[in-house]
Amino acid sequence: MDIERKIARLNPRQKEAVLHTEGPLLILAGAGSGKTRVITMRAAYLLHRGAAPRSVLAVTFTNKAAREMRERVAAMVRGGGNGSPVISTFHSLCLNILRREIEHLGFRKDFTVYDTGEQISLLRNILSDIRFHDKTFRIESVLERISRSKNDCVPAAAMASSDDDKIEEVTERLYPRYHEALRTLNALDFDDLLLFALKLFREHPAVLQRYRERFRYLMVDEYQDTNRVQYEFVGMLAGERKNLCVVGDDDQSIYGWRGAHPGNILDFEKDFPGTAVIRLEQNYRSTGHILQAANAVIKNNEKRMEKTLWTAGAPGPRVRIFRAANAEDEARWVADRISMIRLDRNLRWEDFAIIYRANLFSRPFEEALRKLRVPYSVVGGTSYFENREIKDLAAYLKIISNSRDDLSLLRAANVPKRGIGTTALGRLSVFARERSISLLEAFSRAREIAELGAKTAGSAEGFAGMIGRYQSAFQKRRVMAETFAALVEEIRYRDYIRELYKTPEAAMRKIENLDAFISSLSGYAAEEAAPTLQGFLETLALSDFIEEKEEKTGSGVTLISFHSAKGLEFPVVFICGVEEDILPHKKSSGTADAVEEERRLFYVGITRAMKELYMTYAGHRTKYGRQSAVNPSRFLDEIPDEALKRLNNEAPDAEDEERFARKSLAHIKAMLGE
DNA sequence: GTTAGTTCTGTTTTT
DNA sequence: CAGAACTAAC
Repeated sequence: MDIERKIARLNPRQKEAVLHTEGPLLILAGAGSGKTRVITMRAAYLLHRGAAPRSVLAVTFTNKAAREMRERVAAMVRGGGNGSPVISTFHSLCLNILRREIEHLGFRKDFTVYDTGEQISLLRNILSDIRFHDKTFRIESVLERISRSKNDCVPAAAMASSDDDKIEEVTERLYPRYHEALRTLNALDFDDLLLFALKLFREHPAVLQRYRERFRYLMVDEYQDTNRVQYEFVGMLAGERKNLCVVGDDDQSIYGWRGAHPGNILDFEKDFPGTAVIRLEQNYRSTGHILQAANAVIKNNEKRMEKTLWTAGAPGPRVRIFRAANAEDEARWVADRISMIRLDRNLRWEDFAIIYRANLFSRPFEEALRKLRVPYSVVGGTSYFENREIKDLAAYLKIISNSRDDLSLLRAANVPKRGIGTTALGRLSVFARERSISLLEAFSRAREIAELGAKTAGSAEGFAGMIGRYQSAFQKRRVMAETFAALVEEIRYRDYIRELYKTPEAAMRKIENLDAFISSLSGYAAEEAAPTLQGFLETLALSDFIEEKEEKTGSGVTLISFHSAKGLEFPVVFICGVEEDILPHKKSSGTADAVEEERRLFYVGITRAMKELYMTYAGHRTKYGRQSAVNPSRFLDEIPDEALKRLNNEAPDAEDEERFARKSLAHIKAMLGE
């Protein structure tokens, strides 16, 4: 086993972190400090020292991080293998626990997990149910508030009344009903996965005890992003033993608005007396000037743990700041620059990233890059599951999997149209409610409903019958994909799509998505030891199927938001739209805390760059169809002069430009010479 | 039950 | 300006 040799090659701080195995440990891992290497090695080392693999638990936030860690640990302990440690996201860990234990909390084991879209339609249904016709608020805000209170671990009744009284008031009325509705639907939302797992631990000490005995070594990655529920959950699991190692960087906490509580990492030492604190400050990613800029910017935050990144490497070129006339000029300059640098530095398109505050800023860059025939891929935006065809078909699978899932039934029932409209659905719902039966059962007894026409009733019964047939068909797990394909065929979904989308291209895209969906089921069935429809729906709900980010950042220049860029690195980075009201965002410049989070966002962007960093801003920008003058971001003033170089159309990078010109001339000559 | 206008509103989004 | 969601008329 060469793990010891690997450990010997670490720097002193890293080594210390790997070798500290018992008791609370806080690893403050600066950007690019080899964090992943340390935690994977630490996991491997625990096994090496004789810990049973199933007693080691590492929790991450993203599937991607979990996957990466699993692979790296597996590679390290290869041959020594009697199983691997449990490496999982918070959500899937809790889901797995709940799958086994949720009956303690009065849910059935076949519960469904609702995504945001389903949450919204559920709230809409409730709203119309109680005839709440006030539309001066956005349903999303209510949802945000609900989610927030779940994440903050505050019971519905005792929510802190704050800024927006209107939303507050509506939320207070809606929350209990929403909660009830989920229960009757035998469904949980994302936040419930964590909340219920915590509830389980709190209310059932015997269950908690079992998990405490099992998981003897805990690691939590990205601890700065944990919210209150996650904090409590981890604390409970750690128990008296307190073999808890948390890894994170308070300077990269950028999810405060989603309930993350950076205080968790700041207070860790207080919460766990006797904590060993290890700072990883040596940076292996970026050149000196980039780090100088990063350090200088983040230093302006009050609430943080002092850290200074340093490198043993070269200072590299200075950070270049370009002032553009407007958004189009900015995009054009960036696109030009990318093509030039690629040639000059002999790089691949994949080595470049354009980072911006909001996804909607991608557009001008896409246009400019297209004009120069530069390949690119945009990360983020509408995700695969938000596509109508996926949601429609998932609704079918969900009602097949959980017959109490009225919400999914409601969606599937009339898509494609089969003559069961809103009125019919309303009557069916009333019938179901009067008899306290599920909506699906009401469908199968539709003929008993006097107000329903014979045709409609027949249609409803036929639908219920079909669902019943597929419920048994999906029991044959090895042929689930075939069954699914047969279902899509039976409901003539492809025809429906072709009619719905006028242009053949759009329809084509949708059909491709649909086919990909079917094959993802066969992929799941092939990979899993004991595949079930429910299991497949879970991988969907937790978006845990392989392609995600790797594919997205797969080819060409990467266009990406600050948030999605966290954890990634690129040789050349362009940070764009560095202006007041964008970064910091207008809505975040109110409080000091919010500005600090914006600054961390900027910091995350800066520290993505390995060799070269550019920042751009515009003098004018079109906002909501209106042209207006804008100011450069206050954060730019925080970068020391000796680390930067300012450019604009009148003052281009003289020496670089000249070299580029010569290079491209040579390039053209070479091409002509061929 | 479907469709074409009309109004409204604008971050970020690991699961 | 552009996309979504809602409304009013087929």
